[in-house]
Amino acid sequence: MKAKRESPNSFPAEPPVPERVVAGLAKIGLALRSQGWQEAGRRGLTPTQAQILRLLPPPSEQGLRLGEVADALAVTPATASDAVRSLIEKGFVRKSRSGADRRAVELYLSPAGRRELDQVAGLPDFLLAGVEALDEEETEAFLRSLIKVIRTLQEAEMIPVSRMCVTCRFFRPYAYSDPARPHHCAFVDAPFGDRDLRLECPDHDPADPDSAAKTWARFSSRATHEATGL
Amino acid sequence: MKAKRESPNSFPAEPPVPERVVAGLAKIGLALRSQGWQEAGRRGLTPTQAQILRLLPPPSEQGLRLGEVADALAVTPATASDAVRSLIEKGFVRKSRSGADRRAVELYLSPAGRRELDQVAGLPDFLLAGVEALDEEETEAFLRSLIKVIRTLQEAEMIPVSRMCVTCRFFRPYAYSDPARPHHCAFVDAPFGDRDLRLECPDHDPADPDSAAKTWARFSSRATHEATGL
DNA sequence: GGTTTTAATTAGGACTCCTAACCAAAAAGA
DNA sequence: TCTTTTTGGTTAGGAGTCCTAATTAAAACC
Repeated sequence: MKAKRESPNSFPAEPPVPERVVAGLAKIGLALRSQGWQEAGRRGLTPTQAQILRLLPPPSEQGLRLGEVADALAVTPATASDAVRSLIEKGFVRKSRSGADRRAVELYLSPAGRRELDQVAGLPDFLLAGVEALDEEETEAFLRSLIKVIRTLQEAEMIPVSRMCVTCRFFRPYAYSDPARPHHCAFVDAPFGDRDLRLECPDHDPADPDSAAKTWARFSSRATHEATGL
Repeated sequence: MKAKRESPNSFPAEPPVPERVVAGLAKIGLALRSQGWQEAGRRGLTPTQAQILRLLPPPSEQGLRLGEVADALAVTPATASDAVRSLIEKGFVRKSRSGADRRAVELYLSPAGRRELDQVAGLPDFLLAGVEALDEEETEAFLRSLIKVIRTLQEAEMIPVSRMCVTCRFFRPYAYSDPARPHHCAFVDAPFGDRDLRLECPDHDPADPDSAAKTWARFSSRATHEATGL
C-alpha cells in the first residue's frame, strides 16, 4: 500500500501533471473515435474508410500505394486491403496496377469518391469547436506543444512520420530574433512564426537524418526556453 | 478553383491554426488507437476491454452499472454488454444483480482482473514519453488548454462528462491573486494552482447547472487573460 | 392496475484489427 | 544467368467493435 504523494504546496497530490495530460488526450481520442462512428452511421462510411478517402489523391495526381495507406493509418497491410476493397465496391476508389512496379497498386479517388469526400470534409471535426474556445495565443502555444509531442512520438516510431516542418530540409528554426517570425522556410525563402508551422506541408522534402537531428534539437530547446521568456 | 489565402505576413497560408491543432490531435488519436491494438496482441485484451478494466472498482466498493460503463466509453449499451460478457468469460469481471434496482447489474473487478489491471496499468501510455518532452511550464499550459477543450466538448455533449474541477461544486477558480495558486478547493479548503487541476477527482461533487456555468465562465475567461499576461 | 419508461440482453450485419499463409514481381548474390 | 531472398499485396480465419432494432423484465407514473 503506497503512501499518497504530496505536492510541494500541500495540496493532496494526484498523478503527476504529464499523466493527467495523457488522460486528457485519451479523452479526446475517445471523442474522436465515437464521433467517427456516429459519422459512419449517417453516411455509409466507417472511420477508417473516411480517413482513406481523405488521404487519396484524384486520378490526375500520382496515386498512393496500399502500403503507404497502411502506414499513414498505422494499420497492417491486411487491414488496409480490406478497407480499400470495401471502398472499391462502393465505387469511391479506383485501383490500378502500378506501371513502374508490377506488384504494386496505385489508388485514386473516383469522381464519386471526390464528391463523397466533399461531404465528409464539409462537416469538419466537431473538435474544432472545442479548440476554438482557446484564444489565439493559447492556440498557438497548444499547436507548438502538440508538434513537440508528435515529433517525439515519431522519433520513438510510435506514430507514422508526416510531412512536418520539423523534419523538412527547408526548415530553419529560430533563424531570426523577431519573436513573431523566428523561423525561415528555405523553400519559399521567407520568415514565418509558430502560427505557420505545418503538420502536412505539400512542399515537404525530408531532411537527411543528420541535419534533421540538428534542426529538431534547435527547434525543441528554443521553443522550450522561449516559453519561459528567454 | 479557389485562390490561395494569404496570411498577414505573406507566408503562404495553410489551414487556420485551429484546424492544424485538430489535425495534430487526430494524429495522437491515431497513435492511441494503434498502440491499443498492439497492446491487445500482447495480452489477451482489446482496447475497449482494457479500458473497462481500468474503470471498474474492486468488489469492496460500489459496483458500476452497465449503462455507466457504456457512457464512460461513449459506446452503446449493446457494445458495452458485448465487451463485458467477454471479460466475464475471461474471468476478469464479476457481475451481480443490483440490490436496489433488480433490472440493473453491478460490475466489479475479480481478483484475476485486479492482477491483470496492474499489468496493463503498469505500462502506462507510451504517450507519456511524448508529453514528457515538454518542460514543466509548457506541460501545465498544455493541461489547462486541454481542460478548456474538453470542457467545451462536454458542454456540447460530444464527450462524456467527467469528474473535473471545473464542474465541481467545491471549485473556486481565481479566488486568490497569487498566480502560482489562484484557485481554491472548498473540499480540502486549500488554495491550489493550474498544476493541480484535475480531470478525475475522487471527491468530485457536481455543481448545480447555474453555479457550474458561473464557475466555468470565470475559469475560462481568466485562464485566457492570464495567458496574455493580464 | 395499466401504461410508459428504463436497464440490460440478444440477434444480425458490416467492419476493424490481428496473425499466418500465399502468390508474384523485383532485387540481390553467387 | 539462375537461384535465393525480399517486398507489395491478397486471402483466410478468428475475435472484437460498433451499430440498429427487437425483446424481456423491473420500476415509475397516473
